[in-house]
Amino acid sequence: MANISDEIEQFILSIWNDEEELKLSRNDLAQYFSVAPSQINYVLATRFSFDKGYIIESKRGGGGCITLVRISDSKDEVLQGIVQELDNIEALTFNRASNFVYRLEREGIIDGKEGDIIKSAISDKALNFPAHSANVRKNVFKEILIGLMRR
Amino acid sequence: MANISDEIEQFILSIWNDEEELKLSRNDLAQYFSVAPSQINYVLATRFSFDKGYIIESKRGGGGCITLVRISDSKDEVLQGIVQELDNIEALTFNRASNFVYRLEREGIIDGKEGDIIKSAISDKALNFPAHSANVRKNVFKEILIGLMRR
DNA sequence: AAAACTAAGGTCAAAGAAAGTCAAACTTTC
DNA sequence: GAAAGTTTGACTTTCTTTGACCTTAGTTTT
Repeated sequence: MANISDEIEQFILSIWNDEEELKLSRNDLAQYFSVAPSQINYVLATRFSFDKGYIIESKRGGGGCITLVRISDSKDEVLQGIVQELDNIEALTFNRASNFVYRLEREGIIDGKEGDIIKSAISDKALNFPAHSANVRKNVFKEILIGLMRR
Repeated sequence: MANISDEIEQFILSIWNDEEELKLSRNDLAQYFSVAPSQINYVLATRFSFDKGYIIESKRGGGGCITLVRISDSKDEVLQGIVQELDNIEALTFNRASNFVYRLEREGIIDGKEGDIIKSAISDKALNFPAHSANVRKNVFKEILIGLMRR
């Protein structure tokens, strides 16, 4: 473990107890390890990526900070499965998306109202740029799923 | 919550019971938190905006004060009001959309999970076409609202 | 009654305090 | 020696805080 990125990763893991979330100060961390602040971004991007089971949120400005969230894999197998599916395609039709939504409802991950919100969000009408919409739809749907993992 | 603006916001909410209105003294508040009086304006402008469902009234001079009013419209009025607002603008920033979502939550039209779904749907990340995204965002959000009217 | 004084609140721009991006340089690994 | 991974720094964006100056409304003085 010669490189600092690994050390920072270990440090973060060591101070992170069982809580779902961990709040970090990018500047403090960088100073603590005497590295450029942007190195913290590198560590987060490579060690705490979504694929590795984390969600990264942040706020800028005075009092800003970075929040790391652990995705608990137990209840999120379905969500992860669909996200993976989305990663394997370039575009997503409304029809196929609706099937996913139906499945989420059946599995009890969302209720009818939530399903309706999602279907509105990715409807052809909402994404009224025919050219790109199937692509945008994929991203919108994926972000919704990722957001749902936080709950 | 390291920044004072958030603390002031929480303080205001904590002293504001079920009344429709709350009267504040800008100077007293500023002194209580040891900040510049204009910071109170900042807190009000960012945390108690019209988009979030508040009206700010004030009176200057001797005995002057600031009055905060919670707008309490019916569900349909709130939704239609926002839709109308959307029709009047070409683009919608994530920030402004979040304020609308905040209001929908406060009025009990949606709950926290539903709010999160909406915010995911219209996040910059979801709409990852910088060029058109603010426009698409408006449409996505509008469709969600229209969908909500059906319930 | 007009003028001067005092006591509010308003505006706006600059400074400060975070975090983000991206590409170049450096290091390791294969 | 090329590819992959790491480190650094310059520049950007977002949000907050401060302060100098402005406006308005009562109150007192002349």
